[in-house]
Amino acid sequence: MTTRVRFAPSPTGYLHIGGVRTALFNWLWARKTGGVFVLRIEDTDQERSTPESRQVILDSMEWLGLRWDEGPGVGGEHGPYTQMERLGVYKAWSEKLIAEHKAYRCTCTKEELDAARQALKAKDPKATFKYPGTCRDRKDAADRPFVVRFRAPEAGAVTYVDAVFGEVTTPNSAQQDFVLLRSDGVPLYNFGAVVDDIAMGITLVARGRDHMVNTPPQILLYEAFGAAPPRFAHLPMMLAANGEKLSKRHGAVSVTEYRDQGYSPRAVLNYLARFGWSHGDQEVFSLDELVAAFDWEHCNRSDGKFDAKKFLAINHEHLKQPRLTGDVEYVDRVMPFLAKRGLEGVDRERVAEAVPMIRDRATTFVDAADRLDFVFRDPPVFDEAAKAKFLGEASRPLLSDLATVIDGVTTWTAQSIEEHVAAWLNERKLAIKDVAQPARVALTGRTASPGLYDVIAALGKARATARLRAH
RNA sequence: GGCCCCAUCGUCUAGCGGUUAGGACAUCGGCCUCUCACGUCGGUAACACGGGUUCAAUUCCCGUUGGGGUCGCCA
Repeated sequence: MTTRVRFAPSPTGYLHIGGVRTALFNWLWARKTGGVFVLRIEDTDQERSTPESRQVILDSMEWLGLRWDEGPGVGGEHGPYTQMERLGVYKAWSEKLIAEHKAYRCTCTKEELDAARQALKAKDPKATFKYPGTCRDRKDAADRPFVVRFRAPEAGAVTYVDAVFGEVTTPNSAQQDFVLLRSDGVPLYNFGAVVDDIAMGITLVARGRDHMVNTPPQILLYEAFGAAPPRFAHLPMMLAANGEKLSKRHGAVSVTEYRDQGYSPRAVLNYLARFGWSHGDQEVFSLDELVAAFDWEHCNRSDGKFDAKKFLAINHEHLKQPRLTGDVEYVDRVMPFLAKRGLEGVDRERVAEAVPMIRDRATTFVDAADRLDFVFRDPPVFDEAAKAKFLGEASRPLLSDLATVIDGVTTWTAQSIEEHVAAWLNERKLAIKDVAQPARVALTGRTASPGLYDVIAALGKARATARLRAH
């Protein structure tokens, strides 16, 4: 049987980094097993769902390279893949359950229930309100609005074997007659998810541990439908550094933010994959390596804390290694960030030539654009403090002479430039230390830059000498 | 509180009865060096606690403590 997994976000905001991890683990399992990755939009919360959010999620998935085999845009045999377009399905399935007395219509109003819940909480704030089953055996035809409730068993227990956590048993006494369909016919999470997972032939459900509590009632639904439950795999939670639930107030949490900060999509996936999963001592993975190595056995069970520094370090590693970020891709990704700084229409070839000198240094593509800036901007942006310290009367003759030496270089390579400069230094009894910093500031505007000869080579003879003579 | 889950360096983790408890990030120091990086060498740093089981527990079992999830006509 082919593996069929799904990622089912609700379009109520941006794509959260924790959601990406869920999507990734599902995607990896699909790719690894030659299975199918389904994307399903769970937009049944009409209060919060928006088309914009749906688009952001789709775009984020595209950017990450997590392509779906079935779902919005690509279609598939089990569509539609948006829940609000499947209301007829839920209605039919709920009626089947009602006909079999496995579910029933409940005319209790939200107000009544809320009042009862409030009253209970007033007495004991930690008490659990359970629907008392008022409408369980109501015989009169409901002409009032109703919700459909599941007739939950009161005895027994649900046991399943989680791919990550192992055997989990929950007594049915912890369940209650939960709502399947709202009075407006829109399904609630547990019902919509189970109906769709059955209809779409999902064989494994991987999701965050916060959903673990939904698994027993969902399994009860599978049983009510006479369907075999899929495998379940729950992932430990990714918390903020302080142990709180990871949210916007802890820093960047949406995919688009990381994209805009110049992260490599594969570095994002790499960091996320290694969060809660391991493969011996390996920290850095290409996408192919991830697919090949991924398994549920090495998924961790304990929650973890998001580490922005390690994330950055992984990204840095991906930017350094050509095997992880090819030269062409590197240029493709850094160009937009150069444009964002006003350096539009710079020559691709020149960017490609300059990238090698900053590859080891740049931690993000934003950082790379910053380090490349001086190559394309005339004059470069000057650090005033550096200018005051290194440029002036004292350095003028030296830089002027250096410009002359560089004018004499015939073979325009960093190595040849270095040889000419070295000969001049030797002749003048000077040390490179004496000229490097003034020259660096004149050429790049800063005290920190790639190697001096690489800088000169990247600028070209005319611009390098002009910059040296400008001070 | 009910139900469920978890527990190795600051952080992410390896470990699946016998290890000097390993790696990565972070951090501290050395080397390299025209600056900044990169690279490289090394240091500090962990099995929550208490009982069992066993010749032997970080590893298996129980408990304690501590964390987390969830208790909606949200997902």
